[in-house]
Amino acid sequence: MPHLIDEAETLLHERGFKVTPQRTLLLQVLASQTAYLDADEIFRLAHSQDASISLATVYRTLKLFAELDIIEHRYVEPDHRREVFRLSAGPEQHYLTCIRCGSRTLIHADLLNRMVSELVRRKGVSVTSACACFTGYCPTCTEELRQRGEL
Amino acid sequence: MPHLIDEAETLLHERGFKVTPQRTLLLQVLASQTAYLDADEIFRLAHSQDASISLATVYRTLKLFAELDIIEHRYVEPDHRREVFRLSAGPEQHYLTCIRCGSRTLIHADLLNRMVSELVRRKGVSVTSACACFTGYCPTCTEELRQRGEL
DNA sequence: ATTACTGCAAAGGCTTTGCATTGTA
DNA sequence: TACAATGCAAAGCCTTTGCAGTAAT
Repeated sequence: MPHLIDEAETLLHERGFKVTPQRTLLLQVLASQTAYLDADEIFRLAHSQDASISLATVYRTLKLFAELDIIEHRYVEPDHRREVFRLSAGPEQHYLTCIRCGSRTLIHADLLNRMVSELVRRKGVSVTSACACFTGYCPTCTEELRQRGEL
Repeated sequence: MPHLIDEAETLLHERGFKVTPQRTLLLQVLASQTAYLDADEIFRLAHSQDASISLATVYRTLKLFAELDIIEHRYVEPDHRREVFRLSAGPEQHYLTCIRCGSRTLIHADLLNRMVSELVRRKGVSVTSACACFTGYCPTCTEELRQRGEL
């Protein structure tokens, strides 16, 4: 999505930040993926294009992008070891991680959104971001375990 | 809840683990709180009772307790910096953390449970644990910001 | 010409681990 | 008496930061 890259660069410029080759590269890397990537994955993808980029720059740039709402940053793994990032485009994605096979099942946004709406209505709060990570068994493993009577 | 402590100690014994003074102390500390505590808070509470206990033991014991389902371990802070722990008793608690005043608003379990039920029904998955951390504004801050037209 | 940005390396914060010692069963 | 559990200190992992040099505007 070159469109998102342009928008982001314009935003950087407007806010007085410089549009450096590193920032452009990181935007390209982010735009090339739809999944959430962790800092190291982003670093490696960027590094394969420009071996001089440093991990520190990746972290600093991701932090800046997050502050400017250019990217979302969340935790999706059950152990929450590392943060993951994705260009802000479309609804946030939430997953159930299978503790048997490790697969991730995408949870449709409307389920969470409905919950958030009700939360807002009932409690009078406002929600700017939601991090929901579910752990359990994916459909396949659930089915298998059920047939074996282990669930 | 001395009852829970006894149960936990029996479980340790049954599974071939030793019931040490440190483990008993940590059970007491956990039983004395209803909120989620991080490892350091637990260490400090334990340390005030027995200055010889080490942080390493706290971490090792918490890990063991979690494996035995004696405690829940989750992340509740928006930055997910540290894990928090609580005796397994009653439904998991989820919070919205206010980015203005830092307060935590408890989210009733039924809201999340309903979402999980629908998730299970729609996707055919099974859910063993859910980590939901919401970030936004608490009821008070939401109200204030609304009156100022800033929301 | 400014002043922000970068790379490097070191440090920070939380958690885990190796090892010799202690103590439960 | 065995062998698990502990305390200590060091290491691990992810992330942040100080600093001197570099480059965008």
